[in-house]
Amino acid sequence: MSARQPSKPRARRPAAQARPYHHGDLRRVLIDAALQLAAEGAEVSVREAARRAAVSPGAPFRHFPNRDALMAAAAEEAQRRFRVEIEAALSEAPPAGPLARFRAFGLAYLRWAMRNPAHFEIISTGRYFAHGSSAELTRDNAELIALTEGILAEAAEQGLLRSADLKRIQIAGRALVYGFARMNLDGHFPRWGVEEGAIERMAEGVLDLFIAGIAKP
Amino acid sequence: MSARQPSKPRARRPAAQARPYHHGDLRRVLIDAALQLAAEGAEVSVREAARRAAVSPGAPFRHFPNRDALMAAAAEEAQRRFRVEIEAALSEAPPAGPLARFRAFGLAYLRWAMRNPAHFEIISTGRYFAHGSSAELTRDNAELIALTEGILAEAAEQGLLRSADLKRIQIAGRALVYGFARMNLDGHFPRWGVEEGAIERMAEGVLDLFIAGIAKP
DNA sequence: CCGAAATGTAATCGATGATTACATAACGGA
DNA sequence: TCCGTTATGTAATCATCGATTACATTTCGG
Repeated sequence: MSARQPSKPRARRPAAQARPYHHGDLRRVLIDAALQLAAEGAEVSVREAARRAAVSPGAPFRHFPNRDALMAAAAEEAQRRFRVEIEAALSEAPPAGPLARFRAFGLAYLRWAMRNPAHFEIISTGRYFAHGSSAELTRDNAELIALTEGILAEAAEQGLLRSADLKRIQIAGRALVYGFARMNLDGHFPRWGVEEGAIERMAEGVLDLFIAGIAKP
Repeated sequence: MSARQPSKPRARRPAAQARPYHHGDLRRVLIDAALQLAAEGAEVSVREAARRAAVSPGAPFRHFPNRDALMAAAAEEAQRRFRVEIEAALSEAPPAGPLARFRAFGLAYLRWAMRNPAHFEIISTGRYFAHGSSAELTRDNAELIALTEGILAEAAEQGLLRSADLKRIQIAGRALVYGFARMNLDGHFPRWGVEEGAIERMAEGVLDLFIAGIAKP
């Protein structure tokens, strides 16, 4: 069984063949498989992704030079979905001032992070592929950061903040939101009651506390 | 070469043998090797740890049932060092009120996390061994959390806090400190200038901002 | 219509976690 | 002191994984 009959002159494109030799869009399917594996909490291996795409173990390397590249591509896709959701939430929210916008941003951020923990992990950790492996990811991330920091800068310009040290407030805001997301991700919330949604309500509370802490009385 | 000469009656204990057949304290050496590998940013593999201990690839499995157990033991050791340093910092600090103690705690925490990033990662992430793999680690961690939350509870009892929602403040405090540590760990601080110590000073600033935000005016 | 480029397959390699059978040292009771 | 039980390390082996190479098949443009 070293090869299927080498000289079988079958009709080209045999109409409804089980699976054509060429896959169609293997690259995309591999990325989706990688994201799905991550979401299931499983190890993401190139072979397993290939297995899910019903393709040989070497096939993925036609589309990605190595495992890192596959992970980076998966991270880019996850990041894209992340951004879409956050920007949607921001555009839906009424422009009720910078601090309200910061709250809306933080809430959308945390909600997505808590509902897609494995994807958030891939995006934020930079431990799944070589650093700087994806310029797109780096750029997207920078834009998200600029977005938050811009919101807080706006608040400062409008004289809404108590402290004059804007940089410090920006870092603290990012650390608070990121830290909350990571605490959830890293299992620091002990199954907070059976009640689902308790964590999201706590996220709101923490955001409100932060805003009350930095806002001018 | 199926076996070495089976019946070589060599002298018992050949005086000043290069390395005795038994290692002495292989378990400890393996844990140290694992921590050192992590600190070097390398993958921690059982084989590499064995290699550093100059021992066969199967030897570690006499001391740890599997890789997870080795990682868990390494995490316990790292956590022990972490606690020692934090408790030292707290006992050295004058008991100048709960908020000052919170500051001292947060600073010691962040300093250690920033100077031992790989070890902090192993401790905090729970992604390097099966969850609940180490009861000691879980207990130690719970005690550290209780320590911080106790400090803030004390502040609340003494009427030092602006908000009455203690739980919210405790979570926010933990999220802020943890988030700052993780941001550093996950490469969210773009090599903040050449100047070393800039991050630690920013850590102080963020802690002060938080305390100012929750303290009664 | 045909040849070059793209894409998938098969075979193979080195490293790793893990298990098993075996060898050797250490320890403790008779 | 001797001997056997136990602890500990070695050697050999396996399955899985990332990666590379040679080869097969399909697709597409001139």
